[in-house]
Amino acid sequence: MLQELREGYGNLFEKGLIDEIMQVGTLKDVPEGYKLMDIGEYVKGMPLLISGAIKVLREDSDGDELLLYYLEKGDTCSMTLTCCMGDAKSEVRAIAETDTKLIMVPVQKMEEWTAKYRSWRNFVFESYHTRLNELLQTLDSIAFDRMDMRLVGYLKEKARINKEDIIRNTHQEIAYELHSSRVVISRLLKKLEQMGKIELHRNYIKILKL
Amino acid sequence: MLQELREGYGNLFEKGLIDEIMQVGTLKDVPEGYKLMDIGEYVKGMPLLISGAIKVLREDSDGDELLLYYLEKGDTCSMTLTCCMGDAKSEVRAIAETDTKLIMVPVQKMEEWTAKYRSWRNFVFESYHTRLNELLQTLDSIAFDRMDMRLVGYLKEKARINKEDIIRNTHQEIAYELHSSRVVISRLLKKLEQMGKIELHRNYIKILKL
DNA sequence: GTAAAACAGTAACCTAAGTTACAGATTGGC
DNA sequence: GCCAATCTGTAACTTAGGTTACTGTTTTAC
Repeated sequence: MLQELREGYGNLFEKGLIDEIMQVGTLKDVPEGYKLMDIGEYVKGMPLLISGAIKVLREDSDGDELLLYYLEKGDTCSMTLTCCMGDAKSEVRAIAETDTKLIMVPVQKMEEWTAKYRSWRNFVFESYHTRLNELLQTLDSIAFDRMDMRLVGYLKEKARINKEDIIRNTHQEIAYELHSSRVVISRLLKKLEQMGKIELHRNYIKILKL
Repeated sequence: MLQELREGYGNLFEKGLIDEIMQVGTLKDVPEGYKLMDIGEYVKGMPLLISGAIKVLREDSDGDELLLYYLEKGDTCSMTLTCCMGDAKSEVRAIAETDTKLIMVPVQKMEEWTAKYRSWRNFVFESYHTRLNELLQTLDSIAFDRMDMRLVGYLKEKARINKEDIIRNTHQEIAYELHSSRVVISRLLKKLEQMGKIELHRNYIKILKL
C-alpha cells in the first residue's frame, strides 16, 4: 500500500499523515461496475483513488439517472467529505467505471486530520473546489447546451476517462446517463457518424475525430 | 457587531473564535440589488450572513443567467470557501436579494481558524454540505422538472426568502433567473392564474395558494 | 439448431418550450 | 399633457427532443 500511497499522494501529504493512513487505511481493488455507494446509504469510509475511475450519478424520484462527474487518481468524494461530519446519507450513487484501486479511510479520522495536518486540509479544500466546479460544469451543460453538444461532451469525457477511443456502451446506456431516450441518442449518434466524427457498431462506438 | 454575531452564531462558535471575528471582521450593510461578487473576480473576504438574503447566479458564455440558490442568515458562501485556499476566481455572481447585513472576514484567517477552532471546522463543513445539496436540488429541477414546476418552485422559494406572498418582479426578470424567455413565463404564469393559484399585476405577483 | 432477448435503425407523431410579431395598457421623463 | 419606454397578453410558427411502433440483425440461452 505504501507504494501506491507514495505514488498518488506522496508529494501532497506530509510524512506523519502518510504513516497514519498506512495504519488505518485499507487498500481495495474494485471491479468495473461495482457499486461503491448508493443513494440513502450511510457513509462508512472515505475513498482515496489510486487508479481507475468512478462515476458519480444522481437519481430522481422516478428512478431517472443523470451522470454528474467522474472521480480519478488523486480524487476523493466530496459528497463523502460532507457526510462524514454530520452522519448524513449519501445523495448520490457511485459506480466503478473501470477496474479501480483505492484506499479506504474510516470517516472518524477526518475531523482529527483536518485539525492536525495542513496538507490534509489543503487536500480536502482542493477536493471540494474541483468537485464544486465540476458540478457547476455539469449544470451548465444541462442548462445551456443542447443534447447534441452534451452527447459529444459525454463521448469525449468517456474516452478520456477510459483512455481509449472506443466507447463500450449501448445507446440505451448512454441515454440513461444523459437522462434522455434511446431513440434520441441513436438519432444523434447517427448524425455524428454521417458527419464522419464517429463509427457506430453493435455495443461499441469508435471515435474518429470529435 | 458583537450582538449580531452572538445572535446569529453565538451557539455555533466558541468564545475565542467570536473574539477573533470581532477583531478582524467588519460589519456591513448592503442594499438590495448590490453586487457582492462577480464571475472572474478574486475573492477578498468571506461573508457571514446576519440578516437578509443573497442570490447566487451562474452565467454561461452567452451571458445567459441561471439562479443557483439563496444564502440566508447563518449561511456563508462555499464558493468563497474553496476560493480562499487557492487564490481562484469566482465562478458565480452574488447579488443581494434584499437589504442584507453581514460580517466580512478576511480570507487569510480561514486556514488558521480551520486548524484552531473545532466549531469553525464544523461550520465550514456543514456549510459545504448544505450548499452542495442545494446545488444538487437545483440540478435536479433543471434536469428532471418541466418549466411549469420549476416556476412554481421559484415563486415559492422567492416568497419564503422575502417573507411575503408578493413577488416583486417582472416576467422578464423571472425568465432571466430561470433561463427561459419572457413569453414562456407569461404563458405559464397566466395558466397559474387561471388555476386560481396566483394573481397577476403589473410589476408584481400575488401568491394565493401554491 | 432454434427460440428468445438484446441491439440498432427509422418513420410518424406529439409536446414543451423557444421565437417573432404585434397590440394595448401603464408608467415615467420632460 | 405628450412622447417614449416598459410591461403584459396573445397568436402563429418553429424546433428539439420525447414517444410509439415496427423493422432487421446479432447475440445468448437452452
